Amino acid sequence: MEYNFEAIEKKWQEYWAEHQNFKANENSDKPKYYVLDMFPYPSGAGLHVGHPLGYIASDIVARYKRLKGFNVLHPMGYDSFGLPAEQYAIQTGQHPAITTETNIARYREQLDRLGFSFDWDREIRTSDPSYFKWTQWIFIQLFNAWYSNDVKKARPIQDLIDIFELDGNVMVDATCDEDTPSFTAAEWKTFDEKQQEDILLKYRLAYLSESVVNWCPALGTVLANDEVKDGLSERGGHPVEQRSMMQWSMRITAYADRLLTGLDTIDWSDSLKEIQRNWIGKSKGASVFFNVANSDHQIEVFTTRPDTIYGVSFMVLAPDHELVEQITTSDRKEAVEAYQEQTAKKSERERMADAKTISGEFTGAYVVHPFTQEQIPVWIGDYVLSGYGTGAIMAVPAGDQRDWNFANHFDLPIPNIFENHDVSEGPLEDKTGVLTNSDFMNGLKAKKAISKAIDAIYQKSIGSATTNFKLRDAVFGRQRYWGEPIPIYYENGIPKPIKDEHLPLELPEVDKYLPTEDGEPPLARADKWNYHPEKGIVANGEGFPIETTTMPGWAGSSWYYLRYQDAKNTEAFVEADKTNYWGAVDLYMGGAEHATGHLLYVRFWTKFLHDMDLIPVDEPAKKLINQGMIQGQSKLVYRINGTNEFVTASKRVDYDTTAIHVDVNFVNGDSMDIERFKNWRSEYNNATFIFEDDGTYQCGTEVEKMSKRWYNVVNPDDICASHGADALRLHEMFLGPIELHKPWNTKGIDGVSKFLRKLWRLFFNEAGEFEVSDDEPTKAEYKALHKCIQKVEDEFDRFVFNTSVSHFMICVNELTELNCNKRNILEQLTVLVSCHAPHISEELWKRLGNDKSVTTAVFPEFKEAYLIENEYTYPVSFNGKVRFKLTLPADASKEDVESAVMSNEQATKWLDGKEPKKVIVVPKRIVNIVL
RNA sequence: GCCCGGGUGGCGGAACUGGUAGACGCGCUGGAUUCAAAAUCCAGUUCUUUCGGGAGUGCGGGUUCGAUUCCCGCCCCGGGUACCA
Repeated sequence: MEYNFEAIEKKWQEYWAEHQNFKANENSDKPKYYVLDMFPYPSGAGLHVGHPLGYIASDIVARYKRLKGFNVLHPMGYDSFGLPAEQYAIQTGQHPAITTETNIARYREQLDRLGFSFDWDREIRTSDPSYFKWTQWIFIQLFNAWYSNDVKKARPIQDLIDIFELDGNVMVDATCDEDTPSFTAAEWKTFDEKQQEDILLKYRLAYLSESVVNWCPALGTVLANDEVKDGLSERGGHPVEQRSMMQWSMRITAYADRLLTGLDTIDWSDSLKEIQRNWIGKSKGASVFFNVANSDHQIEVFTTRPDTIYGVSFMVLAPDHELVEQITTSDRKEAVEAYQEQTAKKSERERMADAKTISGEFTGAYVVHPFTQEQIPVWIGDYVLSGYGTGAIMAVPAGDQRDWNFANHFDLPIPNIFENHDVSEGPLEDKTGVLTNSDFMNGLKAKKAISKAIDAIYQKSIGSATTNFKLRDAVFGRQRYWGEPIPIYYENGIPKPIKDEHLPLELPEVDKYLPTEDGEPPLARADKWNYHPEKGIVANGEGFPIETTTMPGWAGSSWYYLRYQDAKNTEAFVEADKTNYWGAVDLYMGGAEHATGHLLYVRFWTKFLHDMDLIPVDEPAKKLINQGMIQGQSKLVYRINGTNEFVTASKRVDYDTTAIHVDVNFVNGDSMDIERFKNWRSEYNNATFIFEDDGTYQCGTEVEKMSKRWYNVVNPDDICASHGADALRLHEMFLGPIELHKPWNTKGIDGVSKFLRKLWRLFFNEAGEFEVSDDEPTKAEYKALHKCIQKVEDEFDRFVFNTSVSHFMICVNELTELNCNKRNILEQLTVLVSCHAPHISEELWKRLGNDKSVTTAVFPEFKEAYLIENEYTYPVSFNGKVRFKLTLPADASKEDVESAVMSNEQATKWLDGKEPKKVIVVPKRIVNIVL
């Protein structure tokens, strides 16, 4: 009987669904193992062969861990709020929920064909009210919390109110807005509710504030920093501008330090940790206040090099710095305002484009240097950003390239502060310079001088050691329809959370999914979008208005891993017992493109929920693997310009041609099916061709992202139909290391198909009947198997999936060679292979007479004894080059080997009467003789 | 610019803590089987060679009996980030 993957795969997929083989439960005395994939956004395009790469790898791990006796949680769901469904709704009027539903059905169908061992009982969808009820609930917990820097934890807002009533906020060390005023307990008590709430808002972890945001006019919404790339929106590539708006934000900056130190406790790739470290951007230094001459104002600067303070020859403020207006002298006013206006008009993109143009304006003001008492001019310049540090710098042109350029351009002095350094050549930016002209720091290098400088600054009460972060608070509101409504209503302008019993706050019906004529978000179109604390949602006119922005795409994904642990709970986002059992994700599989978005936010929410004693873990995922992208191999034909004639790849240099993408499905290897091409589009019906000398038309190849646009999409359904899911799974793993980007290559799949057929044939006799023998396997058969077990087990434990396919192949080839049909051997082999190729394994397993699924089997035990050799062949080298080989008993001692080598004929020849200087014998490895 | 990765046959890629470089697969070449094709099987496949060998893991040095692996200096590719003070 031949291997019929079609029938086998269908049969076992149905069997698994029916028997619920992958259902996880918490009542187990086995150790737990949680394998999670980043859940997909169900787009209308469906899956291509690149998408399942990570799912296949994580499925191998899930299956392996089950065989190893773990209680495995391996769930799947959908990140189903998102822009495409909304855009489609705007165009067609169809509710995004319907589009989403259709797309999910298609995704599920495609996923099911690949034989994944997901526990579908725990499926979640972020757009499902039973799910986002808890996203909203967590938002309210964030709203009702503040961050104490004393205990380095989030705490309930009520604690803060208690402190305010007792002592005011003078003693409170919290992460809060910069403009928070200080007040005493007595003052607090005189504030009315609105004033008190305004202050509390400056402390809440989910807060509303007037802030500068990335506004994308084309998308009609604000974007988070990680959604903006080079001044353009990541999605769609539309221009983004800076705009000041009332916005909901998340105080992620409170967690900056813990997000940084937490990285040391988790097993994520170096590059990913590095990306997060850069994004958080911690820099240590000092903040220093400079008094403005003849005024009460002070300018605070942040510097990482306080040791260079004697090199300060001017100050630069960001053009939109709040002090600019107050310190500018009347004669400079006009020029300064013109400059401010000019920079404000520039979009972020424009500013970055001419980053090399130096511009600025003198304010007319001076500050007094705290050590030298010299008068230092104050400038404004757009190379200083208001969003970083204090928005003001002390310029040290001798020690900083940008300051040097600025000084050079405006002819400002460049005082030297380094020994043996010529400031006319450029600045000395590294920390190797020895200071001079720096009073108490003369003769010191940066490291010692910095701490001395900070001491001196502190002594003078003009500043202190400070740490600065690049990380900004995260914008948490979208002017869009298809997202979680923010569960806040406004009672007389005071934001208050919707009561728990009125959650979920579901999306209202609207007539259109566009913003209103007044530029309000689409939710403002709803007739029934007011809230009454007793009655819940009421019609407009009653109660209080509800917030009309919705949550950003990353809200639902910031805690979904917890929901899988208790997906159906209606009383809590997750039951304590269950999350205590499952804890953190043991293996998280997903793309590296989420490094500064999702993977930061999910760590943030995890730490917050941990602080609130709601979950036991402080980090969401212990181990993270970033699977690479499978790229498409686009195929190109070359049209001779101005004609309808196409020239084959090798001859195109002789003509003036334009490359045109052609559907990869018409191309086998590089040769194109001419007829299918002609029928593809009417314009090609009459195309003529210049062929290769062998009469074929060869296409060119370009590796690029798999996309409809390039006609290079390969659908997994097609591969399942032609080669089977097991072959597809094996092939994707065999393509190379999981982390690497690699181009898809359909041709190579023949190799793994061949392997599957060979494996199948091991179980069948020449007449084609299933036949295995109960005889005791031979030593050689055991050896072939145990070599494979040893390698594969080691690889699985290291999360390496490509070479294990090689080892399966080697094992099957050896057993075929040995004509092995021993039950004992084949049964264990079946279990080994079942992680990669579950369908064929299940079929063979059942044919071997097992009642239960192969997923309940036990991973074979590796026995070294089968691998021990009687003999070992030593390569013998002279001066590092292998000259001959010598076979000796495996248990030969070092001395035995040595004497055998020395008495060998070949060796005598090489030694030629000389005494060797040294003889090196590495047991079971090599012999090296040095002359 | 800075910070992370990485450079191995025609191709994807192996090589554990320094120990016979190129496993395994694709492709290619030759052969067997076949009326023929598919499928299958066998042999070969880093380069070079006067068939003894010689060279070889981006380039140049170093440590070592021995280096793809460790160290120093370059070059190139990929990713991240960027007036971040």
